[in-house]
Amino acid sequence: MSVKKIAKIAGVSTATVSRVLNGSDKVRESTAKRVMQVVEDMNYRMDHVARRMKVKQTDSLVVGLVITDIDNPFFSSVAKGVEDVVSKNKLVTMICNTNENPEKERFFLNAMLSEKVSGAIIVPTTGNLDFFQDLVDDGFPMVMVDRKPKDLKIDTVSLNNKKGSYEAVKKLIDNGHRRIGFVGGIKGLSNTEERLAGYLEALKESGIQIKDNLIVYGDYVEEGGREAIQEFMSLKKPPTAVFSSNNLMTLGCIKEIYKQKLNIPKDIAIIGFDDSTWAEALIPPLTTVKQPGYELGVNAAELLIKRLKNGKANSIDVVLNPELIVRESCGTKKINIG
Amino acid sequence: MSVKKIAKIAGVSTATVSRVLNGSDKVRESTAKRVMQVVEDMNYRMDHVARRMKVKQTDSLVVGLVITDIDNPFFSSVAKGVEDVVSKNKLVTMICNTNENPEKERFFLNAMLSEKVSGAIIVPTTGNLDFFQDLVDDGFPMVMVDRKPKDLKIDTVSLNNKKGSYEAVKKLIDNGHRRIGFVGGIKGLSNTEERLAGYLEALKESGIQIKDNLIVYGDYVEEGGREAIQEFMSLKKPPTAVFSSNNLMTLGCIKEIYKQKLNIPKDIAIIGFDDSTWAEALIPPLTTVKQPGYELGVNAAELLIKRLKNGKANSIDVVLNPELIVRESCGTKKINIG
DNA sequence: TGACTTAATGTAATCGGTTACATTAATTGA
DNA sequence: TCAATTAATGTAACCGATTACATTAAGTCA
Repeated sequence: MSVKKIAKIAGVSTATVSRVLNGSDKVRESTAKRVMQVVEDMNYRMDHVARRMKVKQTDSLVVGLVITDIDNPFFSSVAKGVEDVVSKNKLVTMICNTNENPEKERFFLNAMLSEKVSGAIIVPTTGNLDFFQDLVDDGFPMVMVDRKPKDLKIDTVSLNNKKGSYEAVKKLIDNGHRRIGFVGGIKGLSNTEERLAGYLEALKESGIQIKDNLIVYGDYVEEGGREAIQEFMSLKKPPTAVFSSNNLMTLGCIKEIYKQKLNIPKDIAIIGFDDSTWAEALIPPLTTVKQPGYELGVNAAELLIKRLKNGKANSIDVVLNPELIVRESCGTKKINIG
Repeated sequence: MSVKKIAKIAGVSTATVSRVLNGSDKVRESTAKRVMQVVEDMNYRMDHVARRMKVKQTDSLVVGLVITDIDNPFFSSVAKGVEDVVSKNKLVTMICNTNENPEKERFFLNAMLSEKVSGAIIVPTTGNLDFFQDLVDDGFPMVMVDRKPKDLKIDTVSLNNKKGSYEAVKKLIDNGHRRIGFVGGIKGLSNTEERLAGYLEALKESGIQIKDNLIVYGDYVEEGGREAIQEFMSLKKPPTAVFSSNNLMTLGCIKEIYKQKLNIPKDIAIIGFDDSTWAEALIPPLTTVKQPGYELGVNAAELLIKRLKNGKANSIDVVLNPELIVRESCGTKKINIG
């Protein structure tokens, strides 16, 4: 069914049909009704794709969202936040999953551009930063979320990661720990660096010496957490507490700790990054730095939609604050451990 | 940048540019190189949207995925499965989230059709079944996943829910339980009904009388699980075991059980539906019916892609089998409880 | 070399809409 | 009632690609 056919059946011109469909121009009441009747009868559905060819100012209905791991609850809550805002604006979200692979990321972005999405929200890998900057400079609306690559003039929505990890580590120190292991994510990502920075600052502030063998990277995956604990426990002086910088690695840590028959928090205290719905169902309930994933998504989507409407302007950085949710896995205050 | 401009700059016709771009027809080596050079220099990116207007047999790069709760790990693993297969086929996935709202569902489907997605995978609500059938009859490729509405001639990929819940309940019975609470999902959905059926069959088979007050519906949300436990515990003869038919409700159950200072499995045994990455980190580790969410997604996507290539054929139902992952939350064999 | 075949390229219609401009119908006013 | 004005509708070009068909250039062979 096309406008042409509708026009023929209704006995009017394509222009009239188009006018009726868009409701803008003046059409006689009776004509409009007749056309609408045909539209209904024929079950006509407009081809937005064709429409957009002509109407350039009308953007596509689609907003892109590129994330790195849809299966990670943190990102799925980001996605939900984005989706809620986007659909509230009568748009739809096209989600792609990169698995931290820059090539997939680039492929997806190109596909989205080919498909003429109106803008994109992206959790960037480290691989395509120049490409992104070019796109934005070309006028493609884009917002980065969770990660904040340096030296880019692109809107970002991120968390104050340093503050989050600082507070977590501070808490452990306050509870008497002085050998604290740090399980980092993917090297080179802003959030990894920032979380490390918070850890270092907390230690430094308390005059605790930084030991390289207490700093381990687990690539943000569960297995990485397991390995980190194995590594820590094989030290002659293992840490008495661990700060793990994302939820999957934390889960890996906990499982490994159980496996080694160690007690939380007596043998080893733990604080994780990312609060999850199951964190309080663990025994002992897990102390976490709560990242407002949903809000990150909401903010990113709102920023993007603002950009879609207002076009260019200087780039903006939105920084949300984390919250330390204290539960029992980090132990309680005491003096002189280990 | 358009084909026209490229043609002008390269000093050839649009037809030649198109031929070079598509690599199909014969173009002189030297001409092709010259055109490609301009394409590179000008940073030209083809407008697939325009292309599709003409090339009808070439489907869009986009496959739609409509799920009901992107934030539920089960669905996000389904999404991941779909996404992996789709992107392996050099396509992209457009995900929409309905929150179980049929109106949003319909809106999204229409948007996808307008955007000319090549087909869709959907976790259907109960609200738009006729609409779906119409679409499929009109030749729109569609696969339903997780839920299997009756009387539709549409491909489905689902779980043998009845078997899953039968085995879980059977396990509880084998362990000596005779008062077993059932926490159901959303009434009217096929999976809810099937899970109930498995529960009923297991009881019947063991000659256990079915009690209506041990059957409660929690709408697949965490709060529903909490309320179910509250309701059960307020009975004069509370159940000694609970089977909860999805992960969120299970989490709610567990939290409420802890809150009431009850012991799992001594005071109350529990088996959940959906295995989650955190299930084995709970204490005691949670016995679950493992739904292969990822595989459901993979199968759905493969089925859809087959449809995209081969067109119409009789509809197919793929049924995957669940697996009971026995951990400690369901207790162990003993005789004559309660 | 020139007639004929084949390879390379160009021209213009087309997909399904929108819209500037042209045209026709209805309304107004004296 | 009829010219002038305005409202309603129609005609045709256009968006950015593809492609059937037409045309021109390059080979081939006697």
